[in-house]
Amino acid sequence: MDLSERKLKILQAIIGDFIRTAEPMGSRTLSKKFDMGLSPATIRNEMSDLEEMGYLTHPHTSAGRVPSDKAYRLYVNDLMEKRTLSEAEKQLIRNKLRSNLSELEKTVQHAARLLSEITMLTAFAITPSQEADKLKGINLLPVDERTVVLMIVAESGKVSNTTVRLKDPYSMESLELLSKSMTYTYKGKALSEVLTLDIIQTFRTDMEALSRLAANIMPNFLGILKRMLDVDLFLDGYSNIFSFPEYNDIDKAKMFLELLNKKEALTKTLMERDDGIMVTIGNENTDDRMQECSLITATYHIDGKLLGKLGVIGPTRMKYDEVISVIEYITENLSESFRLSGGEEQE
Amino acid sequence: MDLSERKLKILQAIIGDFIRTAEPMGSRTLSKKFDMGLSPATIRNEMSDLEEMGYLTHPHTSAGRVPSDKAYRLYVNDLMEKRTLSEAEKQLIRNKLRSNLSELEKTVQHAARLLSEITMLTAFAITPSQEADKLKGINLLPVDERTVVLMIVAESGKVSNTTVRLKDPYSMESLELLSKSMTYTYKGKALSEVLTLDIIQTFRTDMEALSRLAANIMPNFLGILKRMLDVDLFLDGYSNIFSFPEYNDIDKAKMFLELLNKKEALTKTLMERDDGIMVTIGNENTDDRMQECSLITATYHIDGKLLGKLGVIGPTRMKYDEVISVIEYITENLSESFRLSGGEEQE
DNA sequence: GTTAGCACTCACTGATAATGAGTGCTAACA
DNA sequence: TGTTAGCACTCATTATCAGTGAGTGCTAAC
Repeated sequence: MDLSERKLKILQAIIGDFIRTAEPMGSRTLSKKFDMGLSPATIRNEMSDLEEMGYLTHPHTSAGRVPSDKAYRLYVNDLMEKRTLSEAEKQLIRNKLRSNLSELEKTVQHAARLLSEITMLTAFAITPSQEADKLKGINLLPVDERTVVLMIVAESGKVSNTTVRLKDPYSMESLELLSKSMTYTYKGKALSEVLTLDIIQTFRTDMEALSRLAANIMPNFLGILKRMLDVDLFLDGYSNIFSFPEYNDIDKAKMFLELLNKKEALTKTLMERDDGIMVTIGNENTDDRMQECSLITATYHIDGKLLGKLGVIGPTRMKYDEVISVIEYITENLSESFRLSGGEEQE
Repeated sequence: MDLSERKLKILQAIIGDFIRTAEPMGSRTLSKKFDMGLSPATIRNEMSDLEEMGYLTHPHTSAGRVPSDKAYRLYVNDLMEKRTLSEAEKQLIRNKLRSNLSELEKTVQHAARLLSEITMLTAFAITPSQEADKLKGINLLPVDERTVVLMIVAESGKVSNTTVRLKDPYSMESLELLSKSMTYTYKGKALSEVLTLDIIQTFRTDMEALSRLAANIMPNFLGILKRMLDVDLFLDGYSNIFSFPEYNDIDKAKMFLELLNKKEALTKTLMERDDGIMVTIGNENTDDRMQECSLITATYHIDGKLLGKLGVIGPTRMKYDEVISVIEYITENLSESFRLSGGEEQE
């Protein structure tokens, strides 16, 4: 059976109304609310067809019809009109993202918060995986006689550092020498690669003073590398789900929040997603616990290379058009701000 | 009226039982469960006295008695026996805190997570306020011809940096000169103080090349200072509250989670708390929305100076003895790891 | 001072009935 | 042949009501 013009109209009406009200719609209500010159009985027949085709369900015999995941998919792909954001909304997004450029993590965290505030959903963001990033330089800077700062610069421009307190005092010469020889040894190697190396093997020196210093520094060096490889996950707007009647059931709310609490699993799920805007609806999600949720994610870029993800999670009944527009605009802006990163355009 | 030995015993029984089961206790049950050679009627009389004194309440006429906030306070101050952690628990805490020393934020975040996992409550931690911290040095390091790293070292040992991409190429000399003169100008000043200065006024130079470079750097400099002054708040274990029957009411759960979502307010509340272990029970909290919660916080130290806070929030009915022990042990260990910070004792 | 007895309270449970929005089916209509 | 009106039926929801049981408060006896 084909989706006639009329069927599409009816389906669209049901989906649109359900997204707003969360109430199953009956034939009578539909015929009154959307004046399309058809009697409830006719609509009933059409609805019955639509149900047979898998676009509608009803929770029980005497309830109205509710869109299925398949219907949402159709809606997202074909029926939905793309929302354009108002100038005020755009302004808001631009301002909030501009104001805090200096550090990747903070900016991404802010983006997640912003997204959750605008969409009223639970939002999350992950920083890019730095797997492929390579070491560019290793600096050791004197702070005081027993303290040095170890700073690692990656090719992507990411800089990480830690303060190291040493057991013994050091000389400026050995410090300089160590940083030079570390750079020499590890420059151009991928961060992940260095971590797998046996440091003692790859980095050895005959000078006693130097090797003592190195013994102090090396654990920190590895620690930083590990940290740089970490993908950070930021979540915001937990309590937003309570504004959805589908989560008035305490057990569902609990399940949802527990899902969000499994940060490792969530990070993994996000990292595996396709690039660009990706929408998965209800049963399209592989995770069991997400069968009643929709997930919308998008990709942002850093210097056109490294990819991070940003998105929302909510009930399958969500305002796909609005949410998608907002996510799109935010990721665009986020990529944009990272392009002129370092803040040269800050006021 | 005075609290006789017998009254104390009864009260303790009720509190102890209620903390475990969340069920109001009746006189009959108490007399059966805790064999203290008294009939229900006698206990009833004692309970009635205790209620008059404000230690017990009734949810309704025909329900058992429930401890009041005042009772919990008495319990925490006098009745409760301090739990000592098992060696296994201690081991767990030590290991988890040891493994990730390199960065303040991450360590604190881990501590919050650990605390929530052990106590099964919602835990939070804030990094110390750096208000009083002073600038020690400002370094500018060349990365490539248009990129430099701006690094700020504070007296506390905290190091922060950002990558700056410049509009124009720079010379090594001007870079060095700028970093020296910035250090000269701002060294010894409090971070917060520098932020209030009119940078253009305090930092001026006659050299054209230098002032152009400075114009690029300064906004980043201020950005970093701002960030260093930020107090980070980490929260963990949101969904733990669902294991408490008192939050089976969806509205209460919502309220609670919304309270946690107000991060600024929460940070402020935490920062204002006294040092050391501090327990506020129910109506002892000033915040309206926390009248049914208890808050336990403790202070950790960084190098014996800067103070951060760590704690849990949960229903007034909580296992004060256990929670307090855990918090104590974690803050102790946290302070400890920051004392030998930099990781020289890492394996 | 302690206890037994008794009337009373009140949340909770389960059964029953009324309500109403909705469906499916059939037969009549254009 | 597509559309519509009519009607019986379904079922979640709500209200009502009685029964149950854990608990209290009070009084009088021990």
